[in-house]
Amino acid sequence: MQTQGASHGAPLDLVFHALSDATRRGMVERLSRGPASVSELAEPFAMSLPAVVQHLAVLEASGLVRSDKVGRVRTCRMDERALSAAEDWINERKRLWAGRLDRLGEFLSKQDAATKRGTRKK
Amino acid sequence: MQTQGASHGAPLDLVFHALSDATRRGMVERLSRGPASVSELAEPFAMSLPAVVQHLAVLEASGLVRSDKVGRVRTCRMDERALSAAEDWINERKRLWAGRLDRLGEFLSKQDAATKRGTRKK
DNA sequence: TAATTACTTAGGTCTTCACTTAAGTAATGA
DNA sequence: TCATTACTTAAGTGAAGACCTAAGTAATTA
Repeated sequence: MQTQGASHGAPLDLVFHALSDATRRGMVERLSRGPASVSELAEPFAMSLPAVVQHLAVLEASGLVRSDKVGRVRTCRMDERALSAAEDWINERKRLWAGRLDRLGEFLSKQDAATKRGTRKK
Repeated sequence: MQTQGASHGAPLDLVFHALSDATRRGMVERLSRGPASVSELAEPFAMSLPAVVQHLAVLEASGLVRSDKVGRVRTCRMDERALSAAEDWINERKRLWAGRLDRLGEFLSKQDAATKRGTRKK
């Protein structure tokens, strides 16, 4: 239906959805300072461990975070590529928006004409 | 609890949530090329008009889009500031992630020690 | 003035989300 | 070996999302 253009697997839907929750953004903030275990990640939040692990699953599904387990400890780290994919999409929109001025004059004359018809009835 | 830092009212939750849906991103793509009416915005999607208007409401709540009505036509336009707020947050995480190397050596020695204990039992 | 157009409003449904508690299980430490 | 620690799994709940149809309303056009 629509072009997706995800750079390497994780669609933008998942990345933006992952970032739409403050808890998950908090986790990304923490991980952007360096890797952490699940318990370390959970510590700042007043929430059950399973809840934190569910957030983590969302982050992993989006590609923002990866993790592996050594012994009984799962260590999580950020993968900045998913973040870049989101940023790239945003930048492309801003770039097009910056070029929109080409069409602004055209739009304004339409608006003006419409307004005139609306207020003065020709 | 967490610092929000939204530039002018719309929290990042709303911006990222708005961008997490392909239909809404499609609308933003369209609007980044210039303003459009509700019907113009709805045209590419196989969806009822009310559904489109609900997506629009989400976009407006996030600050990504503004609209005003002249006569019976509502014209929508993008507000790039909300997009910049999202981009800023992403950039800050990437910046910190880039600086994380300071802590990498430290982390690796911990990992190494843990692995040794795990596989060889001291 | 009557039809058409461009939305709006008001329900309703089915799914996904963000949690919870209660049990697990598998590694470690004493 | 036995308790602890560090998660995991399972099941459930209440709220939010993403649609829909049907029925307005207000502005234009014929």
